[in-house]
Amino acid sequence: MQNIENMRRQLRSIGAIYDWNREVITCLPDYYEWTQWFFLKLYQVGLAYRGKAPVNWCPRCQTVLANEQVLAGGFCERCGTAVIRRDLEQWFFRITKYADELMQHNGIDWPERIKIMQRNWVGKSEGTEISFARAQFQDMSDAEKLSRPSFERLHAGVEEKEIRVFTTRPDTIFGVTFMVLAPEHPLVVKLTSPEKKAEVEDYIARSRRLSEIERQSTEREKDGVFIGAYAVNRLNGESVPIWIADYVLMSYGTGAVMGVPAHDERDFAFAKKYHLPIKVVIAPPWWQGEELEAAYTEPGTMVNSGQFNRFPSQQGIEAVSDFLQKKGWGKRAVSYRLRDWLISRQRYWGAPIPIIYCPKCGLVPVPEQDLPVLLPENAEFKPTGESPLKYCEEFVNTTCPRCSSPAKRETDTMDTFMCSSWYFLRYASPHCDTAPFDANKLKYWLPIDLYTGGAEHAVMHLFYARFFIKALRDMGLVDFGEPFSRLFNQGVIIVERQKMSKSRGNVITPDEYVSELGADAVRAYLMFVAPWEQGGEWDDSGISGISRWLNRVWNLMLEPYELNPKAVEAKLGDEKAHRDLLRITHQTIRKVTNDLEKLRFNTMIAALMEFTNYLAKVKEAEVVIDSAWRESIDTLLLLLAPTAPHLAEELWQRTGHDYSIHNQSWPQWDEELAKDEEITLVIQVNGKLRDRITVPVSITEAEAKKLALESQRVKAYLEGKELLKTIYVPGRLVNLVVR
RNA sequence: GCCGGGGUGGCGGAAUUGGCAGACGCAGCGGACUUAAAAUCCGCCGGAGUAAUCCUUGUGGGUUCGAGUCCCACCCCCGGCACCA
Repeated sequence: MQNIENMRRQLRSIGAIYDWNREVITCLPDYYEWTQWFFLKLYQVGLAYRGKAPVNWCPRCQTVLANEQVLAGGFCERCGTAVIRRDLEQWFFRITKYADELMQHNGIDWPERIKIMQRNWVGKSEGTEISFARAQFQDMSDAEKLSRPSFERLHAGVEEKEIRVFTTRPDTIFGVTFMVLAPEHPLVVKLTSPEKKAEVEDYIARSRRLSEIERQSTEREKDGVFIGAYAVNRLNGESVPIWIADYVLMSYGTGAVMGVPAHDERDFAFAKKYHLPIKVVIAPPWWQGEELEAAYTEPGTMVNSGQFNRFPSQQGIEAVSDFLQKKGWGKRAVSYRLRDWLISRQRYWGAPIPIIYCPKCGLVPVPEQDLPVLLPENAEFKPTGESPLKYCEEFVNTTCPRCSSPAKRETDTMDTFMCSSWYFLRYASPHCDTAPFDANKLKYWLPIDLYTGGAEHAVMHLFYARFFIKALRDMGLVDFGEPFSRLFNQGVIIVERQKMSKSRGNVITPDEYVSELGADAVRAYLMFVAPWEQGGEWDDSGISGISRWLNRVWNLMLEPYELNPKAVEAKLGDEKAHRDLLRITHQTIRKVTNDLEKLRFNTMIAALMEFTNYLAKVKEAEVVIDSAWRESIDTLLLLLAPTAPHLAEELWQRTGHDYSIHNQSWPQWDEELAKDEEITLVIQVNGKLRDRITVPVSITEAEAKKLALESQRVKAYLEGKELLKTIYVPGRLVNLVVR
């Protein structure tokens, strides 16, 4: 709560404007009650389920983590400790049900790279699932084969008569010379021959001991063990040995692959190591029948493939799949890299999962009217490796809502990303106490027009929130499927080669800068140093420039403007000064408005600085009448208000206006007034700049060319040359091509 | 390895998307004011050259009247994914 207070103070100190009435605090019961309510809704429609799976466990945080929260190389997102794999019974959200939709970003304006990251994270690949017969079951009838359950059922009721693999390259099936199962594959135990049993068990034990980082390292040499059994490639009747190897992942596809060493790099390395045959079935364009030095993974022409010889790979993939499908030996299938979202946490912080375990009724959801399930105040934090809730008797012990017999509460809490998956809905009606949100208010406010946040949330918060909203939409709770219509990533500030962040403790607080130079200077400097989406190394050396600029603005407005009487006499007939001032004012409004909409704050401020410098010259010249002057400085203040709200407000009042500048409407520009009267026309000879001339915008092509040829500087370059061509770009240049 | 995004003065960065490279600012240099300093103001500020002029957007090629911008090859930096069959 102190953190929150400190953040509030800092946000206020830099002049950030929020409607504090709408503040929500996700760790308080009046919020997490509704997080739990959503959990129950997801449970009701089967999107929340409890299951046993190998999960990521952080030994330091003493909790499990979702895949998205494990950093590259297998480190905990919060504390950086290497995670390990554990088989645990945990709660999941069925995010995979939305895999296809999460890859689409229809009708939303998001940075391309975020969309790509999300698509890659889902990792859809279309291929074919192929059944290999076990050697002694190859006589199975077609009818029997067709009735086989698909691979979802494979893991539950182990089938011994076949081995299913997933491949994106069915065109290489005649090149299969071995099979590889993941060590955890349920068939391994059943298939292993008695004489290989010890060796196989030893290998399984060894791969279990490996940390996830070691196991997933691509550097490591692939190894494996022959299990003493064979599988039959139904297309050519060949028997191939079955191996286990930990480069095959149980969690992807069917947990088994066909080994095609000639056309897969991993299989190639494996075959070389264990002297397994390498059979070329896709001919590279240059191929003369020689042995391959490395796996050929590109498309080619099918050879040694029976009836499919001479098919190009692409066609072969289709033809082989069709054939397998017709025979009942396989079917087209889609695999995703994405796994279900593991939401259980063994931390105290987080909303308790509202589930009760009753010895009679089994798993019972907490009835809605009993929410919230409160976190106990008196939980003890012990280094036991288990949630503190587990030892909190008064929390754990309860009665079954159905049969009233003594029962136990679930002690896992929810991933905090669950809280952040819907907080923006709560903003629409933050005090609603009968529902998570008021549906009418939601209609008005949502979806969010512009969401800014860091790119590091691409496959975490931003991904979860999209899933969450889609699930709510399908339950009829909201009428839109995308939470954030436009997404903008602000850059990350780097300090001492590390990202500035709370967890790294290298945060440079705005406080000292604010007290020294003022909030406006700090804000403006952050906007000015770099493109907003870029971030960069923190460097305060340029902040003085901003400070000086704001001081110039101050002096410009407060030192009285006086029209020089002599200048009036001499120049009042000179309307040009006024037209110029008006034009530049309107050009500045246009530039600042457009930049602001695109969140290009750095160039917006550059434009404001240029305008300030120009106004200083105007003031020096003392030739424009007072009303024109006033109008221009008012415009500058209005344009400056979002950047330097305090200064703009102060000057607004000191220049005789009423409170508040922040309630004024944004200045509009007039395209006519913003039009240039004169332009600089560039004159090139053979594409090289030779002269510039100032001409009226209305100049015709003929006039421009005439002026170009008359230029003294240009004439020297045309001497004795033949003019071949003249290029005229209106408003830009004349290019004389000579030889 | 694969997929993104980049490489522009001493520095942060501009450049209407193929048309004046270096806007705006920092740092630096020179000057004014001042007893002096700070602050402020004025001027200069990519490189070479006395100059005219030439060179210059990671490197090398190409397309074009014209390339920082488009195409091909390569080098380097950052981010993401990584035994995903």
